[in-house]
Amino acid sequence: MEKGEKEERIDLNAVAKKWQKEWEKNKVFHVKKDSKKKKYYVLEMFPYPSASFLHMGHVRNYTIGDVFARHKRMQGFNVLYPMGYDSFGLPAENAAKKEGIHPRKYANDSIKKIIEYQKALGNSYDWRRVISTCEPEYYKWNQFFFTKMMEKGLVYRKKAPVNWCPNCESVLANEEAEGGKCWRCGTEVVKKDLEQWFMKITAYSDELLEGLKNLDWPDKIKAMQENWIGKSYGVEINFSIDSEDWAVFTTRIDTIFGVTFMVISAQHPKLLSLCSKEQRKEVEAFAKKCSRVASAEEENLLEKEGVFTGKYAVNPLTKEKVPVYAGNFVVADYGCGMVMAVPAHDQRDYDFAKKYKLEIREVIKGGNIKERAYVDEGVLVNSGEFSGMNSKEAIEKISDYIEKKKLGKRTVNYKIRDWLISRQRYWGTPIPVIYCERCAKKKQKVLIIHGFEGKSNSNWFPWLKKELEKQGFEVLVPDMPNAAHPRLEEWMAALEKIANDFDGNDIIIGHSLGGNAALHLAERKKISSLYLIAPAPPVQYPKSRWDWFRKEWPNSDIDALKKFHDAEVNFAKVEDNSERRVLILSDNDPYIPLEAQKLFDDKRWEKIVLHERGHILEPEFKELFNELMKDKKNLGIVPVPEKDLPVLLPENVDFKARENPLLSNKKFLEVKCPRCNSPARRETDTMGGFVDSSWYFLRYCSPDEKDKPFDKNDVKYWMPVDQYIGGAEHAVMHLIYARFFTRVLRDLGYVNFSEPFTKLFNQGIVYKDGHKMSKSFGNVVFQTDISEKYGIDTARLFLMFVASPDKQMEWSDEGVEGSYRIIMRMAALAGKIKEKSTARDESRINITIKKVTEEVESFQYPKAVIAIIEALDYYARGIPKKHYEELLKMFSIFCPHIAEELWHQIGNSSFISAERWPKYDYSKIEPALEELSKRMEILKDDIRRIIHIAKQKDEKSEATGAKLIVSPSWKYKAVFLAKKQMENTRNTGDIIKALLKDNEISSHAKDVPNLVGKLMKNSQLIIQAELSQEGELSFLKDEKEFLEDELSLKIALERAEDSAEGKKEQALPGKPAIVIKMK
RNA sequence: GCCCGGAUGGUGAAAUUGGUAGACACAAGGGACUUAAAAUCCCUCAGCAGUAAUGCUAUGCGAGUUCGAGUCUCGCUCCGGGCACCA
Repeated sequence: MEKGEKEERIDLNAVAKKWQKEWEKNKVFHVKKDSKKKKYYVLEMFPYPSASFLHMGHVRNYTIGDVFARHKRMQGFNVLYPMGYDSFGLPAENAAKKEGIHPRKYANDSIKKIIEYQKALGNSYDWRRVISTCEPEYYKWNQFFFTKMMEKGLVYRKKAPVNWCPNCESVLANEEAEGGKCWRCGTEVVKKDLEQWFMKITAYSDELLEGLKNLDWPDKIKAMQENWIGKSYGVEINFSIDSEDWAVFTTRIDTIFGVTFMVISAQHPKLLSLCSKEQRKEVEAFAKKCSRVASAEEENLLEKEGVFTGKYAVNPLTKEKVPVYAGNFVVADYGCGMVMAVPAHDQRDYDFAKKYKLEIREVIKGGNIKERAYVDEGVLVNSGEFSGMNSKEAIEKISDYIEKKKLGKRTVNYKIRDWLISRQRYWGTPIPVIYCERCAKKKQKVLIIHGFEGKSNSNWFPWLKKELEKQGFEVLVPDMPNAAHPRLEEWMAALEKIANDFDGNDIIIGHSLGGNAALHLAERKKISSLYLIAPAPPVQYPKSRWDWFRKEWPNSDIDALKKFHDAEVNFAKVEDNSERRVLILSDNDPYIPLEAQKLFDDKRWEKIVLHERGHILEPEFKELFNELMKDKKNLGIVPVPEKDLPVLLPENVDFKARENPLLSNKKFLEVKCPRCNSPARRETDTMGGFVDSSWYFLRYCSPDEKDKPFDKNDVKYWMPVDQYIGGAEHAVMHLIYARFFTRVLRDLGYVNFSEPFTKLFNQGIVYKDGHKMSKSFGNVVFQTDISEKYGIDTARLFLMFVASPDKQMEWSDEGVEGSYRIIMRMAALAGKIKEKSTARDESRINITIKKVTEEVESFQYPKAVIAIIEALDYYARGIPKKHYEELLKMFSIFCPHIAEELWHQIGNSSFISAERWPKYDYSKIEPALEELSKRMEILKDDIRRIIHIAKQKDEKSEATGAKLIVSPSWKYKAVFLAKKQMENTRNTGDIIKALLKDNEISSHAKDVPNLVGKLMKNSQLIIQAELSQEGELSFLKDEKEFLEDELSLKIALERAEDSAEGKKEQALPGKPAIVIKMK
């Protein structure tokens, strides 16, 4: 058997190995930046290399991406498709503990194995770009970004109640404590009060929320992020307790007349200062009891409880006094940590009120408050002047009233908390910080330089000095020499002396001409922040302006001022020396025009324009004070200077200890303070793995960069990721962190976009025996199990074909056979190449290209494969070479190895993987031919059925021939017209009338009602495309031979008009009448 | 409790704007080829009744809108995912 021989010759495994080698040798998938080509960045979430094998779940994930990448590459895009490893993290460390293997060895061995398996998948990665996050070349930049963020105040250390996983012996981020359990090991999480490092993701809450709107992401993920950010609009309103204002936040200000008590969180920091002497003991005991509640689970099961604080609060609208309770169900760090309780309209308050027998007062109509709280909106009652309004209106009106009376203000609150990044583990990026006790005692210095003819005790200087000293700063406000006849050298000499011991933590403020002096000082000194308040810009003024100054100040030494002022400033140097630069101007300053700000680079200077503050000479200057508070630092926390990065993770540590292994390495621990050189201690916390994965997609753009995290131009070309592919489990972790990190890098000037991932695709999970395929459940089917038997192409095809990539799928071993058959059919087709192509062939290939292209583009892979299978069916009798090549190209994205093999087998020497994706020609698609092709199946069925019936009458008889009588010409017209009519009406009479208007049809008037009746009853008979008798006849002529062959029957064709058979009346367009000859 | 998805043959699943429900496969059964097996090819395959043509019933349940509903509306049931005392 010819076919059989050929099939046996194809060893899919050998084919796969052969082409993987060839691709590598010929660098088929290497990409580089090419500004002439349009880029496309396809990325799969990089794996955590803990498992040293791949199962079908993995294979599916990677194949989904590879199919897409191959498609885009063949479409002519310059495709970046990289792979890397998220190699820091606990499993490696745990393996070290259990098996005594060093985490580095464990990680690297795993990576090696995974790469081997991944390469066997035949994915089109550019393998030169592999990154691994546990390498110093990578994590150095985590540390670098960390210190940059510290400078910006985006990283901070704080003592807070945090989630602690006793099994991992480390803290977890909020996002990682899933349902009160550790996301990695499932252990019940415990609350602990610890000093930890946070990244200020809350500074971007609103932007992260707004950004979602423009993302082409699954709605589900967007909704999850939205919920996680949890923005709610409401009112913050002050209740007076002992004539002190206590704010509460509410989204239901319309229920304020129903407040019957207040509840303050048992964890509220000011709880004890609130409660009365008599109740203090009880409250204290209650707070203690609440803090003992360790696990999240317990907390959820807990009943609402509270104790009276002994105090009463005054409702600002009703002036009514209500009792204040301490409660266990109020979250301390959301809103104000205290709530106004409206038991009638909030279920939690209701439960509490029932338990402590507090009043439940209905203020919204519509519910039955005897049974339960009515939480929906409705019409207000018992609400003074607001009674009768509906909730929406009342919320607006009451809010207006409150703001007008200054009782509170509209506010927005978020659920999202800052991102806890520190972990008390070894295997992560060391946090580049050193604790110095000596530096901790030092004070941060602030130097204030007054202006022309100024004095140290004028303006806001004394006020600011006092305020800053309260905050622990050391403030210097010198009187400058000869302030009325300033000479730059003289001022600078004095200032240099004063600022002699300034370092990178100190702050310089210059007002007016003092701003110029501040600039000159900042040219020479490294400082933290530089403030210029209404400064004279160092620019050459025209003579007229100086003349004006002379006129304005007839008794002043304008010449000295001019000389001082005109001295040139090296801005680059200033900007280099300072971490932060702030310019504050007033929009009606008589001396300093607003245009002055144009001199300062927008990106490098923060600019604040005040309204009508003149030359800013007032005695108090709150805006400046507030800005300065952002610069407040704990000087005992010393960031490792850039030149000392990376802080290398020491190899030699003791993994046996229960605490962080890093504590066991004294050399790592004991260091000199980089600032004062005295003995200091190194931070032993490391960064959680999500820091690594927050920017890895940028590193792929220039993976070998030594002196920077990445090359800006490379990133500009490749980013953002056009198509990101990964599991939905990272919806509120990785995906939100990466979006945050990208924004931070944008604000630090490293990238010029905000969203890292334009499109996101979530693949479904692979199940087997009703469970997610996983090692722990023991239901894994390994990549090798399938590839050894059928070759990897078969596994790929099956995974892409059997279920939509976004849906979960059930693995079935049997199903694989079917995919293998498809590959074999594609291979067999290579032996059926014919010379000429017919119109029908053309129509078929074009419709196939159209379908496959569209379906692949929208990740409807099964439908794309089906289109290919349909083409295989169609071309079973022979395929023109060009069509075979095009079909093979489309097939190649699913089964690249065998496609490559067949491509060469039919005489090509290029790589099909690098070929161009076929384009379809819409004009060659003939709906009539496609319609008739579809109907051929029905025709065959009909013939078989009629023979079957005939045999029933006489069992010994045999069918010898069939006559197909093609429908009379007029019926084609009639059916088509009827179809058009039916789009508008379903009234049989109207359709018949419309048809009879046609001359040709009306000459068969008596047959028309019957025909229309048939069509109405059986819509299968309606032809979608416009057919003609000639068309159908010639189609059947083409088909005749095959039909005869298939049915073992002689076939004759005739027109109804020429036929003598009575059956001819049954013929319809696309459905010839059938007459069978029996013997 | 709240927010998202789902529910279609023995199985995985398809069904543009409402217009032939079950495409394409898997499994099962029958047949051809073969000494035999494998492979391949062909046929049958939602259910019920019937030799058949055909008829009736069918897209979780119950209503509704429509000439026409898997698709739209309302009310339920069950399953999956997420959040969880966020005022």
